[in-house]
Amino acid sequence: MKTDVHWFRRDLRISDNTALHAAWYGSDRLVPFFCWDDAILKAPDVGPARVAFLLRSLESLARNLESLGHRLIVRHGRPEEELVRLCRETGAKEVHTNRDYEPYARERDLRVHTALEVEGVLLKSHRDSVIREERDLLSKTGGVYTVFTPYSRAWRALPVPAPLPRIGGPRTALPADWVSLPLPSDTEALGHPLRQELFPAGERSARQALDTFVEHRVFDYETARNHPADDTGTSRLSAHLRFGTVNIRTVLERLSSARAKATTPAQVKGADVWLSELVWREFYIQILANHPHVARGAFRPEYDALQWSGKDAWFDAWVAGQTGYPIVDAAMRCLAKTGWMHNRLRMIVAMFLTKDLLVSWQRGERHFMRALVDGDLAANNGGWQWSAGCGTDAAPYFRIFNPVSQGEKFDPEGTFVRRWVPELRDVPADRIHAPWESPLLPSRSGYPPPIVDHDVQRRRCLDMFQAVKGKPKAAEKEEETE
DNA sequence: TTTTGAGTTGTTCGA
DNA sequence: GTCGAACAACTCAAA
Repeated sequence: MKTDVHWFRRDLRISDNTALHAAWYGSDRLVPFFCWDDAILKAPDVGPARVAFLLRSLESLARNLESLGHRLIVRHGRPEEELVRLCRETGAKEVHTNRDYEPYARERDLRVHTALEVEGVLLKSHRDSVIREERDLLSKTGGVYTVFTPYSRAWRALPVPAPLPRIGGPRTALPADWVSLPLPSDTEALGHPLRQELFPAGERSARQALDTFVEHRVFDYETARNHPADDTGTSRLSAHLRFGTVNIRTVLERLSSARAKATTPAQVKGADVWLSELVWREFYIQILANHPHVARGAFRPEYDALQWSGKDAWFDAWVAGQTGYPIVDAAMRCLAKTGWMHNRLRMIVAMFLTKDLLVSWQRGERHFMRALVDGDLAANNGGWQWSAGCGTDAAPYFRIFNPVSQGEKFDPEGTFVRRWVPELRDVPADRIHAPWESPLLPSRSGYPPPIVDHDVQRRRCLDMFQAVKGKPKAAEKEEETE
């Protein structure tokens, strides 16, 4: 009897799962395995929203496996040690897993591969979480793409594989006495009992979010996606794609059948714009895989020399949603409360932190990773570097969002602001994004005046960038690295 | 090899 | 109020 292990990591689902599929049909007995790596809770960039989402998704995964007559085996410890132990116990000679492209994951998988090899066990990794891996698309000169538009053209020129069929059928059950440890409780993992589910987790929620979006909303995505007050204007699939509670193949198949039903050019456009967002996801995964230094610094190293002069108190006010700029504060309070933020708002608050408050994009990046339920190194880092103007294909440094006009443009009625900044409840729409100009705002409302002046800070920001441009950096750089 | 065209998401200024 | 230009040149991708 051949026994295979499937090692779950960022693929917490039973449907359309490449490695699980391979293990299921390649063996007589399957051991579904998850390693609760203690590093998860100790990692500085992991926060409660993501831990909660992970726990809920694992519970859902365990239930779904039970419906297939299977049991998720959970162990706690270092993956290279636990997998060796598990393979000895079960007699497994193959471990299947889906590839993860982050620097930490690559290192870990190399350690696991080596440890298993000593035992005579093969670690087989599969492509699953992306359609195109980091060397799949190369420009005519043989290099990897660093500009989105040509990357996107190349991406779209190739076919997209269909989802895998459901797994099923009779299987040899696992012995009941094989140890599976309980997952940490909410109190252990989060330091407090979870009062409410912030973001619906698990495979079924992912499927519901996908269905709702492609059936009802993708057609007006092009405009709806820019309005944060519209709760269903975006897909809300980010955390599901991060943890693999849905596969990108499944998403693209549903998108493609929705697009086929479009009846107006605007509807086709909506579907295409959303596809473009999914291609952006793979673009940044590819950038991180090919240029891992972005995790530590600017994609263009000359921008590591920027002199960020923002005050700590400004950063604290940004985190707390107390900057005096309503659209920024509403967005930051929403993030703190729900673990999620609308994409348009991510750009606005990122621009504001870097270019108005003159605080390093890396501090914002770290805060987002801790706060976001969908915090993903590749996408988050790419987004922050884009906003700061130091990344691939970045916004020109002089493109600085005006927090007032952005608010007026994308939250014209102030609906979103009022939802999260109740102090401004009674300010009329035409003043809500610049309430300091409103005679109607009583000073005792408690809402702070702006902590900085946008026009002043904008000029300081341009000066800051001016200072690093055109200067020879070689001498400075050598000093820094020593 | 050289040349050419283009580049997510904007804002401000002055006519 | 509306419109076009400037912002600042630089790098990438493709022919």
